[in-house]
Amino acid sequence: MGRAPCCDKANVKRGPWSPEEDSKLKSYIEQHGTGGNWIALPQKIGLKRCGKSCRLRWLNYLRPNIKHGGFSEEEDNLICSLYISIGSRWSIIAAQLPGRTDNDIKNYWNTRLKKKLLGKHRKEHQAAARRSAAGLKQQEIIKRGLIISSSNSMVNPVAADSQSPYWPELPVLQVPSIPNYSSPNQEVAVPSFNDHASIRKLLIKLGGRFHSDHHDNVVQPNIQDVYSSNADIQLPVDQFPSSTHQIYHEESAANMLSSASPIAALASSPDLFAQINHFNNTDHAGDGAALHMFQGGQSSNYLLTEELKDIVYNINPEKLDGLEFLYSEDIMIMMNDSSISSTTSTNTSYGDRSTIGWGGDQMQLVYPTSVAASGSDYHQGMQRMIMPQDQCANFNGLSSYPGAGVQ
DNA sequence: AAAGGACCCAACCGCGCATCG
DNA sequence: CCGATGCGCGGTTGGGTCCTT
Repeated sequence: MGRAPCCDKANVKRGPWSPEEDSKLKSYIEQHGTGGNWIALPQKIGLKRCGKSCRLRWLNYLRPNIKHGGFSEEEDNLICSLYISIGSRWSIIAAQLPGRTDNDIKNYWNTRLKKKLLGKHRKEHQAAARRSAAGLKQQEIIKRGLIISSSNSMVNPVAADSQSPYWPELPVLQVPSIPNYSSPNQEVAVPSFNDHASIRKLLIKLGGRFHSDHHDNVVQPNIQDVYSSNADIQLPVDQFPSSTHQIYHEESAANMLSSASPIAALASSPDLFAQINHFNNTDHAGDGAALHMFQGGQSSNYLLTEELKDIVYNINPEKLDGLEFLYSEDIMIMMNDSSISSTTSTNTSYGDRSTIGWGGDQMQLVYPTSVAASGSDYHQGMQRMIMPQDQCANFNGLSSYPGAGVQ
């Protein structure tokens, strides 16, 4: 049985908005605001429209300072970079592009940008193969973020990169930057998509494959596998859990602590852990630590570093700013100032990623199960895993984390 | 000039989550 | 603790416009 419709579909107008309707909606909202209730709004102003339709019309078209069309190269680059980093979280991407709506960006991506990138990829692949065969000089490789004129690359594309014969060596582009929300006086670079690995990731996301991957020391999950939406994950072979599905869906602390768990792998990975510590030492997330670590059923240390970037650079700033941490004897739960909504919103924004945090002597994982948390019960549908102190000791750098033990 | 395919984008739809009582 | 309701999001669709043959 489906849910009840949000309005009486028989008695509401659908389809394109007339100038009169636009004018009514616009003038009302400009004078009175939305009143906090979109559903009731159309009745108030005598519009025979569904409340959701009014909301959409306002947000995507009528509200002030909306830009339509004419995406700049900088915007293209930013969209691509963010897409690599966080996928199709259009609202988050839109938040980085003033005047753009999520709908606009989504349409632009689906109708133009994606095709442009894939088209370039195919074209360049074919051209590179031809040039390679003929021993010709490499030229025009990337433009509009992906294809720009290369001044330093005269390399045979196959020889240039042993990881993928498809990709010639890429010149370095200027990376766009966005404000650092935790330190407003600084700017941070958006994860770039102008390097080989990022473009590769992007194209995999778009459905491309790199059949040579098994020749290097990287596991590239087949995109036809169970978690097809997470095809960007790369994981060093020697740290790849034997069964990620089992580990993350049986929700067993024992499994999480097993030697096959990436948690255990993390413990043996000082460099990665140092990165975590670095971010937490630089007040990106307040006096505590919270990292989104897992995505769906697959996780990896490789992904972890990317997830850090997501959290620090790309997350909605309000969500970060509101975070604070509560401690108890054995757990630490990330919360915002007034309710748990920020925490759960953060999880919401990142789909089924999870939260990892530590404080005191222990480490805790909070992660949503397949049943979403509902109501105000944060722990409902969640599983917690408390890592005992001796396990924490395995985490290189944990003991030096300044928040450890501080309540 | 006409037909039909391709493209584009505003709008719709359903779902997950937050809030409230 | 639970159900009802509203909001926001991402995916999809329908139809207008453009392009190609």
